Amino acid sequence: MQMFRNEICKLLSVFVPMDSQQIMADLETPPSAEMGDFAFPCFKLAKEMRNSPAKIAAELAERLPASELFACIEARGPYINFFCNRQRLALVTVHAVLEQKEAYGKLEVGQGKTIVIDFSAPNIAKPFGIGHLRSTVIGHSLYRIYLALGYRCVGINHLGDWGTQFGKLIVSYLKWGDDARLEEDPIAYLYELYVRFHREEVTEPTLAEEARSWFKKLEDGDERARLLWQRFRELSLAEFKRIYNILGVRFDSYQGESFYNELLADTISQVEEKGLTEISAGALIVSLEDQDMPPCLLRKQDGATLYATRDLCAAIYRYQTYEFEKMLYVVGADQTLHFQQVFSVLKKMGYAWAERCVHVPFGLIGFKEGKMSTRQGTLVFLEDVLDRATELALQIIQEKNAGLENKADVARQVGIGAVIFGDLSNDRVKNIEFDWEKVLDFAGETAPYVQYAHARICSILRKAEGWTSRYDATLLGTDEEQTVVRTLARFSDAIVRAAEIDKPSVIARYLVDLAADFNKFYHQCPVLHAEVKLRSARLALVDAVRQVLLNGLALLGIAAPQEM
RNA sequence: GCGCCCGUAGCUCAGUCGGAUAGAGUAACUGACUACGAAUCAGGAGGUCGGAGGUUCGAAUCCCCCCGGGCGCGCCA
Repeated sequence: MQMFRNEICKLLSVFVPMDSQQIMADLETPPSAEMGDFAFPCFKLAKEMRNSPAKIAAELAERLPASELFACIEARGPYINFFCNRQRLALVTVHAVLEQKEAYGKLEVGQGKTIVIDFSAPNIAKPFGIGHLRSTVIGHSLYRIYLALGYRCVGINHLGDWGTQFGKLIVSYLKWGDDARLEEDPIAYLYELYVRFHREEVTEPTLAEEARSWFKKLEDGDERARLLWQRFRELSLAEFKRIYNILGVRFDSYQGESFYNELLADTISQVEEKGLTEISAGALIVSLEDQDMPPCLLRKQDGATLYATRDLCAAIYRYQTYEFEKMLYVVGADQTLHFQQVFSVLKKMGYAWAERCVHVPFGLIGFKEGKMSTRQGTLVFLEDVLDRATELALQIIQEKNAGLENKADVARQVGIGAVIFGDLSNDRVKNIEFDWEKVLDFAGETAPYVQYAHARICSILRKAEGWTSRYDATLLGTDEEQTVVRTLARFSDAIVRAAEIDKPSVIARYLVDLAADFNKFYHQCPVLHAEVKLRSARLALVDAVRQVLLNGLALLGIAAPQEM
């Protein structure tokens, strides 16, 4: 595709008072295929060339020399429309996919640069709820997307393994704890204790005070507190890793909040030395009044640190360690202000790289029946969602493909794929209402739709052995074939765009488009029963689609079963 | 009260740093399996882009105001 764009720039730059970068930027994709593959709008030229855009377009189209890459260059209203030479486009694209295989679509724009991605970050002692899925799945996908662009990626799971909640947990455990139950199902049990704490806190206000003091003890290194904390942490982490395994998610670092304990004092004194702090009502704060923001709290009255302190410290540590080009925080939109504050303090401290820290927010998950609350115990467990989706997938396989061998594995891939895709396919900034029916709907714009297209292709390829030897992609001339080719050629564009705006949904949309294009082709054009030469060409096209669906799903962290 | 985000077809959502006739899915209806997998495809129907101004050759997109919803606003994370 880039090859065609470059050619347009070369052609136009001779006649147009713009440099090739500007031309490239203005170049757009027309709304429909009848208007060609690229369009160059002439509005901006109108003033300078003292003529109407339509006339300029007409004149330019007339004067542009013929190019073998384009079958036709013509003016339509204020646009110059470029129609790619179909044979060339098919040839170049199909070849590139089949040649590069899993590397197709990848670029090297990020060579030598590092992206740090902070995502998932569940709280120890709280179950992995459906709410954590968003951060996990978006972060993981961005990781794969940046990797595909050649960046070095560092995925950090900033575990919520420190903070006042541990005071609460310790109090609960000392009062009501049962060792056997803790071993048996640590997360569920810790969660139960956590919920109970908040229930009893209402009638027993001293509990909150006790919890605060236990957290303070923990920070001061009290051995008993320390041991309990460590146990809670280990048990929880093992459970999280089990779930990450199911989701296919990995991290390069599990350095959570507690990791920064020893560094906090140094961070605070750094901020103090720069004269940014003041004492307000007994707490140590950085005023952000000049930015019209509430102050950033670094230390409470009782001397204990806060979330912001640890985030500040972590950012500094990470820059020293990784010298990132960019650091992404994949955290809910409800924490927007928090990150603005942290970034502002970093800036005030004189760290220029604060500009490279980006909060990647996402909307919250709501429920029809009121709100979900960890404290009240009305959480939807991620694992229940995954299990039910898998179950439904298995049921459908039972109906449609009873002879399938590894049903259980495929059902997992399809069910979990559906859940992940459901979360990634829409713009992340929007709130979503959790709805079992939607989660378990496998028709239309879903992962199973994309996976199904992939499985179908695999089925065709299984039935056609030995075709790879020779094919002539220039035979792919029908509209259906061309549409598929065009979409294949656009894959890199989708990856670049997804990274530009940090939205995996771009890839998800692209995959639905590609699968839809393939399905139309599939219903319109016979592959195996086509005339020999055409058959080879179509098999090559279909194999290219298979490859790109596979590559694209991988960017989302979704499996592509060969049968389903 | 102040700040941030969202508002597009009955429902769920796309809409490429302002561009050509605003597109999908879903639900309902009609049609296609003795053609490579019907988790699919084809078809019609469905819209004052929340409302009113403004900038521009041109606005769903940018600016201002209003309405509706979500979130946040010093010792939670």
